[in-house]
Amino acid sequence: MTLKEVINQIRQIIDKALFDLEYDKLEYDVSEPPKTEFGDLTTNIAFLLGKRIHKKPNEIAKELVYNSINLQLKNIGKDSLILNANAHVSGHINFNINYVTFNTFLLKWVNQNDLLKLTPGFDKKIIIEHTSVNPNKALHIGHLRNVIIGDSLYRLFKLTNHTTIVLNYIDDSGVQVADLIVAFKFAGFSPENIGKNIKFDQYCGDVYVRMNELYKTNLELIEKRKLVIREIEQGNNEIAQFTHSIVEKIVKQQLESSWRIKSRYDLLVIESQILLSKLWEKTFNLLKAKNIIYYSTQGKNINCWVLRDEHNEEKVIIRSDGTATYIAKDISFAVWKLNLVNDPFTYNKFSVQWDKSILWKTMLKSQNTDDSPLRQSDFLFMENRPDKIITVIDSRQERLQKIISDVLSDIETDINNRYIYLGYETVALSPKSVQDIGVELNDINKKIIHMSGRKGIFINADTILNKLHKKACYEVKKRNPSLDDTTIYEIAEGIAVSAIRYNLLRQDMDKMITFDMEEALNLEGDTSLYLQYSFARAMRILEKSNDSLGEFINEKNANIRSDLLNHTIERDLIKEISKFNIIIEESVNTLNPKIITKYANRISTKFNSFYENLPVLGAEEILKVSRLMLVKVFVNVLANLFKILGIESFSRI
RNA sequence: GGGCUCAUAGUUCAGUUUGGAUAGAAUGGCUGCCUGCGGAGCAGUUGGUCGUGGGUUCAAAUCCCUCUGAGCCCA
Repeated sequence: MTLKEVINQIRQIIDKALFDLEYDKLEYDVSEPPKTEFGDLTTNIAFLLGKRIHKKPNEIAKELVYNSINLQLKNIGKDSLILNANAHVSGHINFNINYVTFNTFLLKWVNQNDLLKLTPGFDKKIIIEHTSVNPNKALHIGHLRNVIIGDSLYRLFKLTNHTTIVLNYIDDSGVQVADLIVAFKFAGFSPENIGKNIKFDQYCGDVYVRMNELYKTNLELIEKRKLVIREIEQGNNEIAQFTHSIVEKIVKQQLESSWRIKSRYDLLVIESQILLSKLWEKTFNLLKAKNIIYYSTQGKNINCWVLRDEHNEEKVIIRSDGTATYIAKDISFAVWKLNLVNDPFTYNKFSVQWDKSILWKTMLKSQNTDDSPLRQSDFLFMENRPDKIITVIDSRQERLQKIISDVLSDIETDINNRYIYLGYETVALSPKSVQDIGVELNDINKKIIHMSGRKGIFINADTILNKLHKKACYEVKKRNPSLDDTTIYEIAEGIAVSAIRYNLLRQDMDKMITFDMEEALNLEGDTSLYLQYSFARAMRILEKSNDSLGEFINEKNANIRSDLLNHTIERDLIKEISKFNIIIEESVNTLNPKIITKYANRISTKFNSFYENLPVLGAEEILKVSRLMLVKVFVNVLANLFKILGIESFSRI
């Protein structure tokens, strides 16, 4: 009885009208008109038919309405979801909703806290990979965009009854980690005694910047880097073990930042173990058997294994010295995710996360011969083939991802539908924000400055969160002087985390974000706080309405009259609320959580208008109870949206 | 040189997938509204040749082509 069902009914009526008047079937649109005066829903059928049979649209509209649609509506009677239809002179056919019937969906939703249970039929296995930050530095604001997109998709799929597994790829054998290890082992930097006021991952990020300065003057260190990379790839030596301990320490701190913004994972995939696991050899054989790669016997890539990209250019997979390139590593990883080869890993517990779930990490089978109770049986990564694998990475990786999915589709045909690269544009900094972090600008006229871990141009995730937190603390205390410090602290943290999540999620993924600190600290207008504030207002009404409300509001209560909610403002709010399942489905189908932020803002705006203009507690008894029901449904819907967006709800804020 | 993305109000952005009615928000500026269910709010006002030029169409911010500007990837 939601808007979706109204649309379905309109489609049935139009289909029947086409049949009655002996027109062929065709695809048409049923959507909301731009102005409320045109009605609740509209269709473009007359234009499309007009084009096909060369007749004026408004004549066709009239014909459809007068010769079929009106007759059908009359037959359906007063229980119809549609009140009337009319042919506009423009050619649009507009429909009005019968709100007396329509509003009764509120009675069903009022006691349904988990509305997402009403979106069944999605029972698929989804793997989502996100974060995957080099473990040599702290998370910065650009990484957060990745984490938040990935985590919101996880929440969306999880809450709509999918089986989900979230991966975080730890590149512990790349150049960036090697740089850090060179710094500690050969350039005199110490991993100990770093001082109390700095997190270890942030400290390492600084060391990395200084290390890159040193390379410019000390060429010997570059040789050391080659040595370190070799040692890490071979494993089982002092440098590899040292690297392992440093990486683990940094990953734990990166995870703390992720957890702070209420993100979580199921499995850490460790790159060095992919290398040691022989997974690449299996993949290599698979590629050879399918003739996807070949051995180059001439030209600049002589003695290399190569493949051809979409421009028929050679890409080196195995160098002439026998080492694998990063493309090889990525293909192996993809092949493993797709379950195309036997799983070489077992899984150990890494830690328990804020939501009490276990975070696992890959282990080589040979490393895990003991009878530890943490063995693989608890984590069944490979039990079923995934229906979708979503990799969240920034758009600079697009070309590489294209090559990988081309290779994959050469292995199996339908893979492009299952292996999805979800690209997003990067986060850059405004010149002012760069000046604030104390970096000299070479070009004053640049409007944006790209972040660079190497050059030290970045704003750490925790820095922005701490600033937001501090501001929120002050404001909450000002408004709620009676609250104790612990509660204020928690609310402020909830405001800060939600603000950053909402801020990074609301913009289109293929648009670059220019991060500005001042703008990010703004908590007015289209922000998460607006939603949280609306939620708190609604909660206060429910609290004040008295305790018997729970039994007061139920479907059989004759004192509730949803048809009394007939003010324009109420209808507007109700109609918006009723789009809930349409929005969720669209978001799932398009892998686009942004839609949910827009929707949350729209229903909150409509609720606030309702709140300011129509009294609830001050209304006469029957109307009061009916409006209370509407408030309760609004709270239910918004709470569900919060769960997907990772926004915290408070009844006081 | 080859490829990809973006360009809408002073500013930050929706709307482009699937063409449809007077192009929407937020923010800034200006003006109202707290003895009332929380003013982090509500109501109003100001502000746009939808980057340029062409094409398709009854109809283009939306589809196609050209050019310009910003950014990215590859060589």
